Amino acid sequence: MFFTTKAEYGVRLLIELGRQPQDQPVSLKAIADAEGLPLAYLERIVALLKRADLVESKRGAHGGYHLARLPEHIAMDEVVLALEGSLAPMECFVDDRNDDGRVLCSHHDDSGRGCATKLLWTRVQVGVLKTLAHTTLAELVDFQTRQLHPKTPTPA
Amino acid sequence: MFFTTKAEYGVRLLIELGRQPQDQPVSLKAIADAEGLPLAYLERIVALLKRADLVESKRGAHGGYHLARLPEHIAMDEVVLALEGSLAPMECFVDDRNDDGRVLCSHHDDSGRGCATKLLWTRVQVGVLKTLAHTTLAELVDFQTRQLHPKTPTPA
DNA sequence: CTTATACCCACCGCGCTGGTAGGATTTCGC
DNA sequence: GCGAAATCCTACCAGCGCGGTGGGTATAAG
Repeated sequence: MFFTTKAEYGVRLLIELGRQPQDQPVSLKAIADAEGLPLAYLERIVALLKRADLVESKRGAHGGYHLARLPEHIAMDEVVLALEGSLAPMECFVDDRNDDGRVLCSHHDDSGRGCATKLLWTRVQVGVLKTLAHTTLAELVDFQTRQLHPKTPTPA
Repeated sequence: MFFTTKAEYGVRLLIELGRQPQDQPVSLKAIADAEGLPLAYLERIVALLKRADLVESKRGAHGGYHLARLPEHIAMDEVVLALEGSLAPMECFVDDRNDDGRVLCSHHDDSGRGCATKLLWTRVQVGVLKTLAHTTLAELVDFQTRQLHPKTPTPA
């Protein structure tokens, strides 16, 4: 299994926020009900998103969460990275994180012995990060909206 | 973590086989010693590779394993699939395997609710499979050989 | 002051991963 | 034929991370 439910639930949470008007906050309870997810667990997940400056919160009654930016400017690499902690394809890839979320193999002084697989895992990791980076939240919101109301056929 | 050590050890095992002359079998003991891996665990891993027709075995004294094909004709998608069982990015992707190793989301009748993430995970999965399919064992063997003997600089 | 919410932390069962143990079976060299 | 070297098979086990729960505090609206 690639990703845990943290990523799944977190992305669904963001989609839910993206479908709402941005001016007033949405409570976690509302999201949990709408998506059928456990509220207490969502709390911990949304905390990750907040720490990564992807959502903002308003406390107290009638409080809740809203996106920190427009859905068009939220790319999935940032989201998944925030939720999963890192995207290391293998144990030996230690969290020596670069600017683009890439993570490196710690066996660099092994003279290659024992880590010739490095080439393979690195290729996979970079591929995944690219795929994620090219998918925005706006796209996913749009995708779901079209699935629920299939009136307007996909415009290319 | 993307992949488990099964994939790591399995690929290293195949690389080790690819570095040897193909005419006589190599014992697991030799591979375990060369790579510093637990022999008993390797046994279970090589069984997966054999079941997938990636290696062939010869029993008895002076027996061992050898590749079932040339390294150029062993692509990593087949290898990782054999070792990890499947490449589902998320729980809901059930093992309804296609010819190309793709796996589908089981939430197809959810009217989209709860699985708008399907688009995202499918993109990632297809990307990973493509990356793996485009990497052959021969490439990895070559990579390791060049790391150990950096005389011949990379041609191109 | 009450209520609705965000926020925080400690706990817990389960399954899977990585690894071990022991034995059965096949084949080569002598 | 005997023993050694190897594949093969099955059961077992500890540790850990995931998914989930509970309880409690702080904050803001009415």
